[in-house]
Amino acid sequence: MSGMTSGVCVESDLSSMLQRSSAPSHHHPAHHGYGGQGQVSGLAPVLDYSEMDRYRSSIANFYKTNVNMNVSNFPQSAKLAARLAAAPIFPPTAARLGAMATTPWGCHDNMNMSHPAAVFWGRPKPVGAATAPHHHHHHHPTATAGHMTPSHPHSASLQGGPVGGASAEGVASEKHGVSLPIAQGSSHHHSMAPTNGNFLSGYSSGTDCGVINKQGHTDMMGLSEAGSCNSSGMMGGGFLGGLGLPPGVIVMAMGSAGGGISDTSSAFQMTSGQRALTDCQQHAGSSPCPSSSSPSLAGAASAAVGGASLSSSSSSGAVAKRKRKRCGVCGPCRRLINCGVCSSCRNRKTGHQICKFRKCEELKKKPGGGGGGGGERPPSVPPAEAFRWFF
DNA sequence: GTGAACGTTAAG
DNA sequence: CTTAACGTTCAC
Repeated sequence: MSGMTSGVCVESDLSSMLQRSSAPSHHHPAHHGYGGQGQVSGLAPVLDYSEMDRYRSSIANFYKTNVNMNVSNFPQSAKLAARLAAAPIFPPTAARLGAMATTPWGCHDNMNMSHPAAVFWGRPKPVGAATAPHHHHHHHPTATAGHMTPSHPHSASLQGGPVGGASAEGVASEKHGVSLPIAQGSSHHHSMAPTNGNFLSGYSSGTDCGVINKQGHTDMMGLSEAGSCNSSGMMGGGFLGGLGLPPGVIVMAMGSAGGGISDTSSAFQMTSGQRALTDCQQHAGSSPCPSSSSPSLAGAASAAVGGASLSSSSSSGAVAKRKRKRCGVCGPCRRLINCGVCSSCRNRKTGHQICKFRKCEELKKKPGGGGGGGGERPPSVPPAEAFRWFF
């Protein structure tokens, strides 16, 4: 496996490309090349297709031999994946969303461990994105992983195959008649687009950009921090770097001038299991959010700003003991998957604590102090940026 | 001061 | 009832 990962987890030059591709895309990316609005031609000089073939075969082999570990070793991944398939995602951003998948362990050999963590992909809005016509023009002959539609049979296997964690997604997605956005863009160029986080790197890329936490793991999921580790801004480094895509794999944000964080964060707008409210706060702009009382930006903003709890539950400090909730907008909150390796994850049964990397920044503070009564926005999230997530 | 364990709350 | 996770306590 390590050999495999070493081969797969190669830091590509995509970040720079993606940086450019993140430019406003507006529409019909297929026509412009998913690489980013006319980037197709630009890819040639950057990507060595012979090399890509090499990786492709390697990856194919990888999937043959490893996909089945997705479910068995990543129970939560299947769970999350299933949930993701059924869960709403920001419509606007989802539609624009290219692909993203990650794991906290990335290329590390700990892939063989029994991590409860997850691998998942964002998916496009069932109605909007799935039906969007612009995705279905001239697909690349090779698999179009981004489309889990019947018309793209290869997608399933490429995303993890009929077995494994991805299968859950595949099944779910098919069941729901939606397509996963995995590398929607990249799929147009490369068959290995399926960005199965299991082999997508974290560690290797982390050397380039990932934030190494004190446990020595690459903080691939630190969305808010992504920008900081990214030489090319937005998702190029923090996100893609974290993904550590094999060369030739193009993960792109399908346009959006909002770019980077808004897209990426949206893609990860899935959190722990069944916390609908919390999730909805994060999804705030997402229409399908069940029982969401904050369908609009205002609601979302208030949830985020108000800390979604204290102030609303009681007018005064009478109920000071009320449990605080995650802000839903800070980096950790926006993180979707448990790292599976931190103490909280490992001791989930006894610890009753959320993954350390997902612990809300706001909740880390003392309830009384610093934050100004919970009415403040998490420091990790600039107000303006928090807003952008909803567009 | 930090982290683990436990009690408790909240939501599905 | 089950699961997730916040708050508190306690050991180090």
